[in-house]
Amino acid sequence: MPELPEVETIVRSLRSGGMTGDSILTRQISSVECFNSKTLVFEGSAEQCSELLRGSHFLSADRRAKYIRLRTESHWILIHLRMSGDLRCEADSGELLPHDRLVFHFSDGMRLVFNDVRKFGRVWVTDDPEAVLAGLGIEPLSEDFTAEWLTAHLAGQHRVIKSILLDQSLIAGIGNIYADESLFDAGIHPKRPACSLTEAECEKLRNSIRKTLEHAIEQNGSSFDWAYKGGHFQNEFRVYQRKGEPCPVCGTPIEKIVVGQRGTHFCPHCQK
DNA sequence: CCTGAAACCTGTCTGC
DNA sequence: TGCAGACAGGTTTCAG
Repeated sequence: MPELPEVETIVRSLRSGGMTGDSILTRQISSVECFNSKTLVFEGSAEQCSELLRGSHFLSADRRAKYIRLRTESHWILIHLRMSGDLRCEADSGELLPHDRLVFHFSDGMRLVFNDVRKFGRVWVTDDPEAVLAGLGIEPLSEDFTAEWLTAHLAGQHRVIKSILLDQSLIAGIGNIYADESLFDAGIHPKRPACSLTEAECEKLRNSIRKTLEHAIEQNGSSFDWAYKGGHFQNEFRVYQRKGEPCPVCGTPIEKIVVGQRGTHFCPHCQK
């Protein structure tokens, strides 16, 4: 599922083209079509949105947490892929695919398509992106995310560490896969109360989170089942979706439990 | 205030 | 084989 590494990979391909399609930068929007009313978040109708953006160009593409940010001369398009969203830039000819929810048509015969099987994804068109992004926590790959920062922010937290890692208002961008993989790498049990982590464990966890995310980005993120194509990190999962398989470190069978309503994989020997 | 659980969705897997 | 039900997952919203 799209988490920080997958979103980063998609943003990079939107920006520079390659692998999954062409660059969207400098292309001019000629119209916008929306096929699912809940997908577009905009003060007005889809037709008004299309009219508003007609003639605008995509000037930049970047990422904040799991959000994709596209800037035009006058507005921001914010996209959250949630569970099953995907984007592709392609020639604006031929049939659309099942589950295509929203299309930006370009004046040069290309199009940017938002596909989303489960309809959880959202596309915001706004002139005030901070209203959507307010409340997001620190970027785990930023310079500010230090061992000291993590130690200080876990201090008063009585919730279990796995839930903390998934809390976007604290650390923004980690999802279920990378929470499990990071905790395994750090040797920390997912149900440990966050405030019980020692300073040394906080530093280890901080390093494991960065290492795991950076490695996943190098692999273009994770792909599995029918969701999200092009990544390779799923071949390097050490605990995620490996219930019953031997721990790559000690050989103990990986266990799966539920923590904060989320499936959670860990090694009962390596993660105390 | 904080925590937990339901709701939102639909394709796929599991069990009877 | 067929079908009902469980499950997955990120976030918001509601309940306790």
